[in-house]
Amino acid sequence: MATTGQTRDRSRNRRGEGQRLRTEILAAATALLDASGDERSVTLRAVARRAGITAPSIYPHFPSQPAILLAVVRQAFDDLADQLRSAVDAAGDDPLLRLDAACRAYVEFAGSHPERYRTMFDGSHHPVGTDSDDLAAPGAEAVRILTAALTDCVADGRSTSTDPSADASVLWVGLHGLAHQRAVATSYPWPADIVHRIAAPLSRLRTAT
Amino acid sequence: MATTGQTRDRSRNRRGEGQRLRTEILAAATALLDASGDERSVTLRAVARRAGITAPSIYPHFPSQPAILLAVVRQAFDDLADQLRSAVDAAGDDPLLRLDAACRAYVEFAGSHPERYRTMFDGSHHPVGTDSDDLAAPGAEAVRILTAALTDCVADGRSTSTDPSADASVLWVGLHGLAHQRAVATSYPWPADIVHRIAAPLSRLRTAT
DNA sequence: TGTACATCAGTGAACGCGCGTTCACTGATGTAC
DNA sequence: TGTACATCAGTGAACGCGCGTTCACTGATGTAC
Repeated sequence: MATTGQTRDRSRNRRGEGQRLRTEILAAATALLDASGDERSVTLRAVARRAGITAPSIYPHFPSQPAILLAVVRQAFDDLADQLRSAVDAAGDDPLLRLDAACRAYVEFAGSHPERYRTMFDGSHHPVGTDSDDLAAPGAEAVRILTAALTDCVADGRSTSTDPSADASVLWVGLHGLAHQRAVATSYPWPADIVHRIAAPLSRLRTAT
Repeated sequence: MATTGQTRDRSRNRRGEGQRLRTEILAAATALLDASGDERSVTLRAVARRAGITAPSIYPHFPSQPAILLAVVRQAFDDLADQLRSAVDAAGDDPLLRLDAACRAYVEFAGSHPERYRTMFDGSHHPVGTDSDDLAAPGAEAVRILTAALTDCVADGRSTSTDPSADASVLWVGLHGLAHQRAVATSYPWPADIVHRIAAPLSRLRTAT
């Protein structure tokens, strides 16, 4: 598989459907990032080659090269939040299981998309946003989900936390440490219960070991 | 301050002292990384400009451009280990204080040299080593220091850990999460006792809150 | 139904740039005699 | 002590490359009449 190769012969979109190309460009950029393992190879020209178009065709959809990577990162943050929500919802009613599911899903996201995770959190792609909503970190949604799950554990008497909001941030720090290291060194032989080993003490679970 | 500017007029080294230039190149590369906040600006030509030499003069000292960054990272790992050892030694005899000093020093290293820390752990600069010593992660020395400090805490009855070696790895994961996030978002308003909040539960301290 | 035309998706050639690396060289300095 | 010479630190010009971005364009397709 040539990493720079053109994926397929496209036929041009029909009139009015030009916006489809934006999606294809984003998919090409994401695929390139995942495949190359290096943000530097996501050049405007490489993305165009991957998407099967010429370089200037990108400009109606993205104002510049960094804007492409920024859009990839934004979408990855949305995907991460979606996966956390799905995992929590699928875990049933037990607050402990819901929290555990969120933690596992977080780390698994990084394991499944290591290059994306690295790029999300490498600090070069924070939205340059003009409004104050951007004061919140881009990963804030994940922390919000963890906070909700931990709060439920406290209400259920499963966690001794007296400040679930602060403790959820601390829990996130621990998960991020593991997730990032997993994204960087994908073959490191962690013990099977590593997520629990980190999450249990940081969540102040009564059952913790 | 122009980030690309030449630092000073050098006078050439005397015969037999050509090796000094290697140190200057390394210092220039490190300064460039710290100042630019972006590994990408540490180009061979930029390093040469910063060091006040011409680009080809680098080749007697480094075989290629990536080799420069690799050397920067190696040195940074050595510096990190040195700072941890100094902090532990300066903390006195109380095992708890020694462990606390190691944890704080770790996070402070990342706070003081955020770009270096990011680059050390971004996964692109792992030594390509040919011998099996490199099976150990480059940050292994830091984990070793934490393990020793935690083991002493256990011996002193301050930690309930039954597997200090495994728990030190988990502790490192937590510290790394915080350190990395600090390196990425240097202005995030963490609470003052954030290191303790992470380190205490992961170290299984008896006095933990 | 037929046709002229505006619109739209995308092309192809070109630009200037900084990069990593190569090569042949220069000129100061220490050393052998 | 003087001088020829080897060695060494570093230079300067040049190369080919891929990059981001610009510009004028083409040709298919839908729409107005």
